[in-house]
Amino acid sequence: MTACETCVVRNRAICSALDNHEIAALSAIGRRRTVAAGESLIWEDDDSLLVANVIDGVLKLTTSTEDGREQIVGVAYPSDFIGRPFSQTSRASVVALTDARVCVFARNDFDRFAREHPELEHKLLERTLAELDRTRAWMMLLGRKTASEKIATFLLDMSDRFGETGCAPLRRPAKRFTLPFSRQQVADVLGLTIETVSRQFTRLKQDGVIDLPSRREVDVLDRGALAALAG
Amino acid sequence: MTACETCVVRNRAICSALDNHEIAALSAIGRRRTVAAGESLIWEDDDSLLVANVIDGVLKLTTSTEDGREQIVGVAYPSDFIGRPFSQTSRASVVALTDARVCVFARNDFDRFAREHPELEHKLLERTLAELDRTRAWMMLLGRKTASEKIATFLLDMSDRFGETGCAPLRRPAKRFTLPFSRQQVADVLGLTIETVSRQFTRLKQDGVIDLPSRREVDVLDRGALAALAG
DNA sequence: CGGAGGATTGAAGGCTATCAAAGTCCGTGG
DNA sequence: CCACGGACTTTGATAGCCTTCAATCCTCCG
Repeated sequence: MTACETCVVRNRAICSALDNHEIAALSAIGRRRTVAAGESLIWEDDDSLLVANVIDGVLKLTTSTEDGREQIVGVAYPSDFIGRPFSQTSRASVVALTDARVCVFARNDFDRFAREHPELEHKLLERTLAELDRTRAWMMLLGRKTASEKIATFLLDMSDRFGETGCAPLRRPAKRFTLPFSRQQVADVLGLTIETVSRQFTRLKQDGVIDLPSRREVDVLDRGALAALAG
Repeated sequence: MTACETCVVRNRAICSALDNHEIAALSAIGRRRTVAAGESLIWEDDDSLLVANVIDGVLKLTTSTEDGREQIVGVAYPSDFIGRPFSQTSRASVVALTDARVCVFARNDFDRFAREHPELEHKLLERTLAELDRTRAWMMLLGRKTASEKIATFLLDMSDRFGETGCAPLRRPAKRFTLPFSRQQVADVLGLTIETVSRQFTRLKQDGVIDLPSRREVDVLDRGALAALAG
């Protein structure tokens, strides 16, 4: 019996393209591992050796300049696929934001397996296209939105992300949620400084749009106001 | 005989995954058309009805806010694939920057054909992954670079893009090239205003890093300086 | 030659970054 | 239980980069 049979993301990750026989074969070339919060799984510009499915936890994808400026270019949640298949190098680092569990594969093995299983490649294609859509929407935010618009858009995005309690069509935005990000990481997502993020948060709190029960928790009091601010 | 047999991008576009028999079948569901400079091919948030291969010309992919701010989120050159397969809606507009020729397909037809031809889907996957890499690198630029770093990075990118005279491994950056963008469009690519773009261009010219023979032409005089400025 | 759109240049202001300091939270150890 | 230390966050003051607003200039065509 493989670990896949009881895997919580079995039906949401790209694995859902495979039947039980195929998934046993995939399972044979992968293994589970844990990644502690703060630990790196993939390094920017290094050889692309690993790809993985996220089982549990949240990870950030980042790129950095030589002088240490960082931009978070993506965030991976359970059932997301990470790593760069079909390429010698990865152009983003992957670091766990929380303790995480992932299902890792040697890239070479995965590439070979994927090419032999078109349904898997199709799922991967759909995921990659959707990620590209999200990324492009984020480019608009980074290039053209003000700090307050960025924060509002970010909070709505988080609210939607963590509201996925039921099935997709019944998905409701979360009124209250816990950020997997520190203030600095929020800044790195939005292309701002930590001070600007902090100031925007306190302003929204003062205006009664949100409440901040603790450093990582956000309570959306006035979703309409957020939507209006999001630009 | 199909138009594909003499197509200049036959061996570079995703069509290269198909043999002559298959390409005849693909050709049967597509047709060629021209797009005049400034003309739209796909509208943001509209039904995703079309996908296409670019045969000739340059097109921009853009997203806009309600109040009219625009961000160019991608640029399509000959052999590139445009449009959003496997989705009801497209989240970016596609507008021709120059007169262009494209090979268009009804999205439904293309989707069906792609699912029946795994090699085609594989090519599309590789392209989409590469585009995602480029897009993420651009997020770093939008979020964390200064105006002069943005301009320098942009010019290097253009220089590399238009230096593709020979085969891939022998590709050399172009010393001189013609921009397919107006100053406003450069601004929309970089998340700046037209005035800032203009000022940065003249500064680089004054510093002897580039020359500007005409509005659309750039001559790179000191590539090392550009690279140093690019951050 | 004249007009129109695009580009450049100038002046001023605002938004966000930077620098600096105080405050808060939380785990550790006394 | 409380004191302490360190990391993270908030707040304040200032500076500067880029935008905004405005005017002029260029260049291409009719």
